[in-house]
Amino acid sequence: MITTVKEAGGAKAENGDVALRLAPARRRAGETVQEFAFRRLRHAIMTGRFPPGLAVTIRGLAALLGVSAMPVREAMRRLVAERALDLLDNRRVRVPEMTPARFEALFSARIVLECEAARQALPHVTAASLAELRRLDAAADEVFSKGDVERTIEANFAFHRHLYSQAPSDALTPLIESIWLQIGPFMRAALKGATVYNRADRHAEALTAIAERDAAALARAIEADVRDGIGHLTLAVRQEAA
Amino acid sequence: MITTVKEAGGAKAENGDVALRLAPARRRAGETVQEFAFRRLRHAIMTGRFPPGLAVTIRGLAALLGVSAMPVREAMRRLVAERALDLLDNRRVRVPEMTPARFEALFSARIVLECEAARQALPHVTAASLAELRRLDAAADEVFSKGDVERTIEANFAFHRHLYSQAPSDALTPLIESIWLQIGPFMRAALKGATVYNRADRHAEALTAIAERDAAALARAIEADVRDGIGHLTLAVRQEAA
DNA sequence: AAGCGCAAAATGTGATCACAAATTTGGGTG
DNA sequence: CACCCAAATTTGTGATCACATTTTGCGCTT
Repeated sequence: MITTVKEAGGAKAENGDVALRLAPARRRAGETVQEFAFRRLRHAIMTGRFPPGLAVTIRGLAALLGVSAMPVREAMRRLVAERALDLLDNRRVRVPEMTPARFEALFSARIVLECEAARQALPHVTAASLAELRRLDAAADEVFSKGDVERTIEANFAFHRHLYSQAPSDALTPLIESIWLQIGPFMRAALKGATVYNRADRHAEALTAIAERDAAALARAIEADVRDGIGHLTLAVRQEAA
Repeated sequence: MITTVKEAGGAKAENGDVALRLAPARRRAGETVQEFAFRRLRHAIMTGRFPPGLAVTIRGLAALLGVSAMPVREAMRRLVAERALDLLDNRRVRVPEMTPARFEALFSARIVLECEAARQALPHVTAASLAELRRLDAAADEVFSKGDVERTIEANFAFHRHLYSQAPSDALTPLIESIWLQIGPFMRAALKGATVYNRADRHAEALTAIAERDAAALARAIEADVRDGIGHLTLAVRQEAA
C-alpha cells in the first residue's frame, strides 16, 4: 500500500503507520492562509520531512495543517510549479523520487547557478551586507554547535540567499531556491547521517574572498561549500539505498 | 488611469481603449480548464502580448478567456510562481515592468543557464535527436521567411528546449523556461522592431558543433544566438523608452 | 480649480458543494 | 490461493457564494 498523508496525519495515526506530523505554527500577521500553508509545506519539504515518493492529497494536507482545502490547493499548485512536488499523469501529486541521475543534475545546477550568482553579487556587497553575512555565518555556527541540523540547513541557505540577493534585479536566486526545494527530499537522508557531519568552514573562506573582492576565490569557496554537502548526502543516500 | 485587462477585453472594448484580444483557441483533449488557461496566458506573456505593467485580475482574465474564475485563479498562481507575473504587496497581480537592470539580469542568466544546459546535453545527443534538431531549425527558418515573428520566437524556443532536454534528469530546462517567460514582455518591443531582424544563422553553427561533438563551439554558438536576441531587443527597448 | 471625503464598485480570499474519474475495497470465482 | 470484477470510497476539478479590503468614482467644500 502506498502511504498517503491522510493515513499518516489523520485519525488513523495510532494504527502503527508512519506518524507524519508537523510542528504547530501560527499564522504571521497579514499572512493569508494560502501563504501559511505554502510556507509550512515548503519548509517541510526543504528540510526533508516528507519521504520521497509520498503521495500527497489536498484533503490530506489540509487536515494535517488544520486548514480548509482551498488554501492547500493553491499552495500545492505553487509547489508543483516550483518543482518541489511532482504532478503525475493521473493528476495526483507526490514528493519526487530521488535517483542518482536526478541527484547529480540538481547539484550540478546548484554549482553553476550559485557560483554565477556569487560572482554577480560580489561587486554590490557593501560593508553593511558583509556585516550581515558575518552575522548569518555566526548564527549558522551557533545552531550547528547545538546539533540542530534542521536549523543549520536553514541558516546555511539564509547565508547563501543574502549573498546572492545583493545583485540588482537578481534573477538567479529564485531559480536557486527552486533547486534547494528539489534537493529537500534528499535532506532526510542527510539528517540521518548528520552525526558524522564535520564541515570545513567554507563560509569563512567565502567571507575572506568577499572582503578581498576576489571573485575567483569566492566562486571556489561556494563550489566547495556545495560539494561538501554532496559528500555527506551521497554517503547518506547510499546508506538509505542499502 | 491604469489599464486593466477587464477594460481592455470586456464590454468597454469599443470605447477607444487598448483592445486586448487573444486568438480563439480550443481545449486540447484531456486538458483541464486550468491547464488551458495557463497555456494561453503563458503563450500570451511569452510572445509579449501583454504590455509591461498591465494590471491583470482574476475576473478580467476569466472573461477574456471565456472561462470561469477558478481555473484562471490557479493559472495565475502558477504564473506568479514562475515569475511570469508579479504579485504586488496589495495582493494584486500585474505584468512585470521592464527595466534595464532586470533586462540585463535576465539575459545574463539565459547565457549562463543555456550554455551549461547545452554542454550537459551534448554527450547525450543521438542521431535521432540531432535529426529532430535539424527539423526544428528548418521549421524555424520556414516561419521566419514567412515573416511570422511570433511563431519564429516559438520555433526558436522549441529548438533550444529540445537540445537541452537531451540531458538525463535535466534540471536546467525548467529554470530556462522561467527566464524565457520573464523575458516575454520585452518581446513586444522586439516584435515592433522585427522588420530589421536579420539574424546570422547561429543554429547552423550549433548543429555543426553538435555533429562534431565540440562543447566549446556549441556553447559559443548558443551564447551568440542569445546575444543576437539581445541586440535587437536593446535597440527596440530604447525605441520604446524614447 | 484643486483637495478631500464618502459611497459604490471591484477584487482577492476562503468556504462549500456537485460531479466525474480514479482508486481502493470486498467478494466471489477459477 | 491468486485473480478479477463490481460496489464504495476517495480525489481532483470546477462553480458559486460570502465577506473583508482595496480601489475607484463622484460630489462637495474651500
